[in-house]
Amino acid sequence: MAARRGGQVTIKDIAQALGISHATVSRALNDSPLINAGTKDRIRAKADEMGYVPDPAARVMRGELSTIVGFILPDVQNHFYSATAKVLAESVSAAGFQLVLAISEDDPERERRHVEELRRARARGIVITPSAGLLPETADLLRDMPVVQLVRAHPEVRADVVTAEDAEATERSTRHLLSLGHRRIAYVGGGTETLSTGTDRLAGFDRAMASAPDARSWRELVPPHPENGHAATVRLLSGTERPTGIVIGSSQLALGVLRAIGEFGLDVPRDISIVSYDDPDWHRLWGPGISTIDLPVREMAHFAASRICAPDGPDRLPDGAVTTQLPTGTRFSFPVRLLDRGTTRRL
Amino acid sequence: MAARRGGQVTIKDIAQALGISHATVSRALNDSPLINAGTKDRIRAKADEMGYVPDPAARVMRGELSTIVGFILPDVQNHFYSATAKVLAESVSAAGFQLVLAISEDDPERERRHVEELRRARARGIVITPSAGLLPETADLLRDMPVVQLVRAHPEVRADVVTAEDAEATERSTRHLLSLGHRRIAYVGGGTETLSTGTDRLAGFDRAMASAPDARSWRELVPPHPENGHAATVRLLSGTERPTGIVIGSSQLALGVLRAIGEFGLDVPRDISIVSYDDPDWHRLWGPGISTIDLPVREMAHFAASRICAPDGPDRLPDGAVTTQLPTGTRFSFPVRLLDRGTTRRL
DNA sequence: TCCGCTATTGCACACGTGTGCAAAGCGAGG
DNA sequence: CCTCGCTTTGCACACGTGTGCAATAGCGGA
Repeated sequence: MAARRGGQVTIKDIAQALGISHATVSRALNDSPLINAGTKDRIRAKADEMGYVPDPAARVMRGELSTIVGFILPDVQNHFYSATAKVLAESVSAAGFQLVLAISEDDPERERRHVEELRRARARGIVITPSAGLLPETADLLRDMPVVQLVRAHPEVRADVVTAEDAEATERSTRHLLSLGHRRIAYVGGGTETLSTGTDRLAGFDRAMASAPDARSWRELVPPHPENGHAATVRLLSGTERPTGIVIGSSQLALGVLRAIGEFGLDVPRDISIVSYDDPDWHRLWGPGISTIDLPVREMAHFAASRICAPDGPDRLPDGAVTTQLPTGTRFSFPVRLLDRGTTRRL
Repeated sequence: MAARRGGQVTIKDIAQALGISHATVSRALNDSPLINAGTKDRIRAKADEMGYVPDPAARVMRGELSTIVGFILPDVQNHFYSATAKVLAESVSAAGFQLVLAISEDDPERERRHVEELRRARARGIVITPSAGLLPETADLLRDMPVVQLVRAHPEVRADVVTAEDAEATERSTRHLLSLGHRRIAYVGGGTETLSTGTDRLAGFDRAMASAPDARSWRELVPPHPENGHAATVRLLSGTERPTGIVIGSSQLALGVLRAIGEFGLDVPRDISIVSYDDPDWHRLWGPGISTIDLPVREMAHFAASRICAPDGPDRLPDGAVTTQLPTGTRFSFPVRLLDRGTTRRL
């Protein structure tokens, strides 16, 4: 009854109520074999009755990891990340932990600060989508804590990677356009060389285009923001020869691409076919819907969370997932689906 | 050099390096008047040199508030909340704290658990968008911690409210449609009676409609999800008499509304004018853009954050903001703008 | 009855920080 | 020289939890 810490009951309160030492209570609650079974039951009953919950801060002081899990991401506005954040928050919360939202905006300095603070708070783990310019010091800080890289993989970070079959995704999109008779195809997406997303998605596009020597290709490598998609598309459509199909590397870019196409008085899919990436709600608004690559966001996020929150649990990988051993860790690659809706057309 | 806690330097390390007691170091770093100025400087210099940073867990143990700030929200996918989360995370981080993302999905039980856990972690404060069914126990738990209600206000929660001029917003949208000659206007939005968003937005619509006795009105009160917007619009368009204008209470609903209108073979704005709420990126994609109510999301979120992170700082309210004294706290209401783009048409 | 062994419990400390109280140093006034 | 007062520092504890070690009790065997 006489609780202090903001109304919270401590093991000392339980000990006092039972006339025993707090050490015995601690051991009983941690199921130590040293404690008599009867005593154990009595203590547990009392603890339940008094509504005891251990103080996380005290646990941390003892050297345990805290109950927070960090999620370092470039941008919550991006559909993929907000969808991921949702599932992560859910999974992490179900495990009794809390998710800290740390936005880097792809700024290495900010990213470093977030990692430092999470480390200082003795975070249980970090799910990070590393920035292209990730600092060497940041990689060092990450070295001795549980880390999962999400979507992107940075070569200097020694940690497992959870990602989608990026290369196969864009290859499939591109081959689909080729099979529909398109021979002038552009790629609009991230192309940063240090990050896997950019390189892989571009590689998939290139691989598909290499199979069609008679086809012409364009590459617009820009960071994922609607304005960049707009500008890239304006460049593409201002040329003498225009692409008839566009493979897009991020739904953020798709917004700008579509707006630019509209501004040129062109129609999708009559004049131009497009295939987007990821599947935000608005994709289904656009007439019969926007053809896109569907990522298993839920599965990926859930998997990443379980690697942090329940590292000893079984790894539930979906069918078709590919695991690769990299020098820096294991890479878990999740299968993607091509959703062919209303924005592709046979030429 | 001989640091223990995960490579972190403690005041004891500094004390040992200087041959003094850790108490003196503690006092010096906290600028206690008890410490000699010269000693203070020497200690501070050494602390900087050794890269000392206080351990948050130890501070919490002493009874201080932790460095985490909670954000309890129904859904991160919703544009308004992801935009808010972005600014909150930014502001909170700038103050040296961390933002915990706690998703309630408007489930009172989940909401209670989040509040309990944040309380146990001795969170510095909570920004909450309360659910309609918020439990009385949850209100009790919130009583003795710094809380700001965002957007919605729950009558049982005793805390300040940061919101938009919801009533004026829908009133303005509706009057705009009326001024364009519309006389059959529907409202599609949340209508839950315990929450301010629902009641206020609906009240604004009603107030405007009351000024035009010759006009007919419909009300579809549904929770903010695309599917609900779709279903509501199907109901509206299936009647013998159809509305020519729709005032929408959430951009989530707008997605469904637009899809349904398309399915009925109708055109916006030729057959139906609509005004949405909030302004996600995709609003600008739809042809000339979707007419909508623009909320000062950044300002609102920043204001809410500063009330938690810097309670003694000056309150920077924008021009046109209204502060009202409620029995449960102060209500800060932010002005909105009507962005008339391409989805309204004169009849 | 005494010894040795086991089962069970308590004492005391550690973790890092902050603070009440005592103590030590020093100068000034009587 | 003694004492009072002020400045400055250190000792020791608290916060809540967990654990090494000592201590106690119980029990069987000789």
